[in-house]
Amino acid sequence: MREKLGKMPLPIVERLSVYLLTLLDIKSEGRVSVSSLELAERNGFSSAQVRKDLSCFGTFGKKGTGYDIDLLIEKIRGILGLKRTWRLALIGLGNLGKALITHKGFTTRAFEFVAIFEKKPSLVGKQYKGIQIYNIENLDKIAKAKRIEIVVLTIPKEEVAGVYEKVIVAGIPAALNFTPVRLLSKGNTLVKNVNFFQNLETLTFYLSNF
Amino acid sequence: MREKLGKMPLPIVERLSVYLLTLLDIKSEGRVSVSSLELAERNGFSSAQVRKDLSCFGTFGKKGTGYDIDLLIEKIRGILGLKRTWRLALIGLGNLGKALITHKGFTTRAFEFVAIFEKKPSLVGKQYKGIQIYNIENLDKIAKAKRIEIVVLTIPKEEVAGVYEKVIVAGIPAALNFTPVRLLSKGNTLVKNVNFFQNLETLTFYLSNF
DNA sequence: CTTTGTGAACTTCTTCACAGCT
DNA sequence: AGCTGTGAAGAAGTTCACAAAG
Repeated sequence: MREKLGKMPLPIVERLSVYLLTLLDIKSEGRVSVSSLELAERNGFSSAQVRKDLSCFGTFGKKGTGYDIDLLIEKIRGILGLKRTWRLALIGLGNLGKALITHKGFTTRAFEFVAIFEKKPSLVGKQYKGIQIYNIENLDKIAKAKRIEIVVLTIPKEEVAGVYEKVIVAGIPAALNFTPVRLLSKGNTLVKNVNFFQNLETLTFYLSNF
Repeated sequence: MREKLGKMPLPIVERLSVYLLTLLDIKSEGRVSVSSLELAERNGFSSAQVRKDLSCFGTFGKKGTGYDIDLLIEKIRGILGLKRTWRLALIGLGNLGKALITHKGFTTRAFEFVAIFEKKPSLVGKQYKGIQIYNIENLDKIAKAKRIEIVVLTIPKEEVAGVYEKVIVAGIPAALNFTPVRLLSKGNTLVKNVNFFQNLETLTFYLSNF
């Protein structure tokens, strides 16, 4: 069993998230155990990969039987830090921001929006879906008061640099970046970039070259 | 120089997309050439990586000077298949679907929505932002008539399996999947999964383990 | 002097294959 | 017999380091 969780390779962590989704799915079918082979085939991995990934965190399986679904769900939720609710703030209440705020997935999972930041003066001081809208200039103060852990960036290209600087100064632990500007982790802020166009372009690359 | 574009590793293709964005950015600053080192540092890669990636597709640089920005932009656009417009269809006109349809990035890039499919009978036959809304039952017929190349899936969990089956039967070349159900490429359809929660969960994993 | 392009070295990730438990 | 956990082997991806070119 591998140590040093903080240095765990990203591919393994990403697959853990996939396993969790699959386990919840299988559980909803009323099943109680599952083999590494099934977990693998449902997701296009190899069974050895599934076993090796899980073995990084402990020995959860039973030889001859496979993995107890409830147990494994709880273990993975623990590993991924999903046994508590995470406090998010949306920065940028455009169409995408609104879609994310109203997305059911956040609430049914372990994520809760506790604040919205928006530049447009007419929105500041109001609420959207019951969440208070603040001026981005107060990010530092509000982040501390509201104990914001992750900011979700859905602002236009032009505003990204300035806003990211404020996020770093505020010392917010993490950012999920939906803008088309790629950000690098800096200071104490861990960044994850989500780029639709990059995804589309990998598709057009492979479509073009077959 | 490496051959077999269709077998090019995904990480390289993804970085190409990043280089393109960076080049457009640098170009907008009025510059005409750039070194592999700068391209690397702006994105958190190594300069050797940049050079090796680009060398898979040809020799575009000038020793001592670096890369001509305009030339490299055109080369990468060519490699990624972005010299023409791609015909997209949205399946599922919920909040996320609407946000994507109105997202400026699609039109300013090489992507165009030519159809919308929606289950809700009250919407079928109408238009949204000038794009015709169709019944999903007609996917096969409309896909052919409209020459749809990529479908963007923004439907609820429950509908994914059924809709994906129709996409495969229609032989649509690619799907960008925003649903929480992971899909595997099948038939002639290439799938790219986009999962916000997976991204959030990688953040919570690292936040939890430091 | 600067910077590319690229084999060789290295590191990381994945699969193989099998001992060992149920 | 069925399936896990894992060391060893193999594949893939990254960096090193330097000859060659402007």
